[in-house]
Amino acid sequence: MLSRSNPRNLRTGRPRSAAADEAILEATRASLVDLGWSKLTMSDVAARAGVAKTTLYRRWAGKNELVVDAVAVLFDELEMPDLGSLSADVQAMVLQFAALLERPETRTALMAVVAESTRDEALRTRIRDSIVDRQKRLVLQGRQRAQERGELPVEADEEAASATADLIFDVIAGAVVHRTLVSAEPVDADWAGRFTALLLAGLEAAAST
Amino acid sequence: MLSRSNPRNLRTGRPRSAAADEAILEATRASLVDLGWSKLTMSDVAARAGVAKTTLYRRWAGKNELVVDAVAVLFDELEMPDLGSLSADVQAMVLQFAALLERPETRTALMAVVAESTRDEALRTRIRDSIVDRQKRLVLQGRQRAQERGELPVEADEEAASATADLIFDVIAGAVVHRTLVSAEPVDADWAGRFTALLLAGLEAAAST
DNA sequence: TCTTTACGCTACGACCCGTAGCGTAACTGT
DNA sequence: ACAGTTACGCTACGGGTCGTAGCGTAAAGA
Repeated sequence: MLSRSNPRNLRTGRPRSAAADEAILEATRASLVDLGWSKLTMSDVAARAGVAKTTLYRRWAGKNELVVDAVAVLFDELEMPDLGSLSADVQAMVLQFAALLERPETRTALMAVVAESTRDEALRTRIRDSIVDRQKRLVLQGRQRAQERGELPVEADEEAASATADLIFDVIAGAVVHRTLVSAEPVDADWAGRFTALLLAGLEAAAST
Repeated sequence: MLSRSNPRNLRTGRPRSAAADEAILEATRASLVDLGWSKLTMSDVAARAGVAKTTLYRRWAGKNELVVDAVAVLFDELEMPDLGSLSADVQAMVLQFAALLERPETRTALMAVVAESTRDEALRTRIRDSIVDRQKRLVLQGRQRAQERGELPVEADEEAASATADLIFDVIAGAVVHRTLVSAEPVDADWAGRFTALLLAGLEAAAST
């Protein structure tokens, strides 16, 4: 990290191949699609990426970390739309997030790494930094826009505002994930609309009290 | 199934040991606590239960099915309380469900089997039958009580009512699971109260339109 | 050129998987 | 009592993955 930010890289010796990095992550996603989480092996990924198995272990501690990194970049595609109203923004965000969860790579990987993280503190922070926080930022962004539009009040209590944002985040992300992966039913425009209506009605009512 | 419901069991030969069944499921839960999902092996469960490994495979197709059955019984403990108001009922339900998710067996197993189910149709229906539907029934029960109290209107459209129930279910279960396992923060009385307030405000607003 | 690090390749012990085969145990109908 | 049927425990096995060690080679900087 430090060496990369320096104008001249202080590290000596042969540098790691950036192309191999991308090839490995790409191969990991392909393997997730073809084999799914449980049947994905390090040997298979190495073979697909055209690198030696030892190279994988030099960069990632194991399957968990590798898959988190491979899937994390997909969450960069998520962007908060600006459609003029909070309702439209939330609904679009829900559909966007659902579309990401429909992809076979994320479907099979997301729940699996979360399950692993329940017994691995380091993995949990890795997921938080590279996946969860990126989603949470969208909630904060959406709230700010709504406040600028006057759709939501600016909360005075900093702590309460943060707690509310966390609550909203868990409700939105949790509902979409549960609908998609547990109930295994599609998040279409109709569902997104009804969910958004429910959520915003609750927010308005809570704000008025 | 049929043979068991008959007054005289038509099956001949040595019957399966019911004690072994319970010992195996108990051993599975113990192994989940000690080792977690990923390090749990069939050999370990067999050793803990005091049975041969082959006996496990005679009754369950593999690790996935075994763990689902072992965890499913824990969801029988969930019961819809009757505290006099919808708000109190929902809040108690949320805390009850969260307490179940705090247990190490369910923490590590639930997300894992859901992840597996994304690529296994049979496993998905097994989870639905033995876990998900048991939770969903509580939502229907809670709604009925609220309607009897006059807290919620009786919806005329059968189909819309069912869709609403599904929505509520995904919101409640999803939010609690996400808060507990992804955000990895506790579901205490405070959070349950704020969540319930948000949900019920949304429901009332939706009902009045 | 010399040093340092990354890479590919091979080989390895350890472990788990899921099954086959066999002798024994438990229960049923005659 | 006996034969028929199914469950069980045990052993053994081929096949696969894991994660690491060791070695020679490749690619960079001093």
